[in-house]
Amino acid sequence: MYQKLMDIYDRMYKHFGPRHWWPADTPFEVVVGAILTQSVAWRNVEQAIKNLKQAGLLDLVAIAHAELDELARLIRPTRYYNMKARKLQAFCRHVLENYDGSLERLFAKDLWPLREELLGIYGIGEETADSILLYAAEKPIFVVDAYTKRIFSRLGMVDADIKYGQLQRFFMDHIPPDVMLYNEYHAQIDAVGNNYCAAKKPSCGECPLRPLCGFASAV
DNA sequence: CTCCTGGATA
DNA sequence: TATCCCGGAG
Repeated sequence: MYQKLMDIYDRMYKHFGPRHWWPADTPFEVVVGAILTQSVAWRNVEQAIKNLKQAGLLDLVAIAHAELDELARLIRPTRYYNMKARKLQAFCRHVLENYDGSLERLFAKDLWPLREELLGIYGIGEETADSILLYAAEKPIFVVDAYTKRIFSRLGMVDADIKYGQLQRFFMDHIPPDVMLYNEYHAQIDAVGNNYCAAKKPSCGECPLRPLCGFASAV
């Protein structure tokens, strides 16, 4: 299975090249982006982060003490801005109160205890937690998302209604825990999902995984 | 399951 | 106008 998963990886990488994920200047910016991108296109997140930066609010302590209305106004492009303002503040206050505002101290924890702690913070579910763990804390955990499930179920490798944890275990059982590899693998999956493997009208003709995909053959 | 509730694209 | 986008809480 390792060979097959790496064959898929190689085909994607040759097609798209390096994706340079996560697009952020600092680990804290990764966290902010991970929360803001929930169910929203990344281009909307870029505008919101720009707004926060200009307002001097792309900062853990500043967000912890900010007014929710002001936060919401700045992140408006990311939709669900009232909920996300609460989520950003919940994370920042957690780190401020328990780690003296230091992300490094939070990230010093071991992978799985840290994951459980992140999941306990309001607004952080499995995908957001794993994105923070891999792309900000640089822990070797495989990030799974809707694209991953759709692509690998269409490839015929997993069940269409597989749960998040099961799909994550599928990858981590077969691919050695390497931060750089997990980083690039998920980024490549996103590129396939974003450009070709759409839910309704997939563009199978140009997909680098077409030769391996039973779904593409049927389209 | 519903709610949350912007912006680019075609 | 319809659709989709790097989900999570209640």
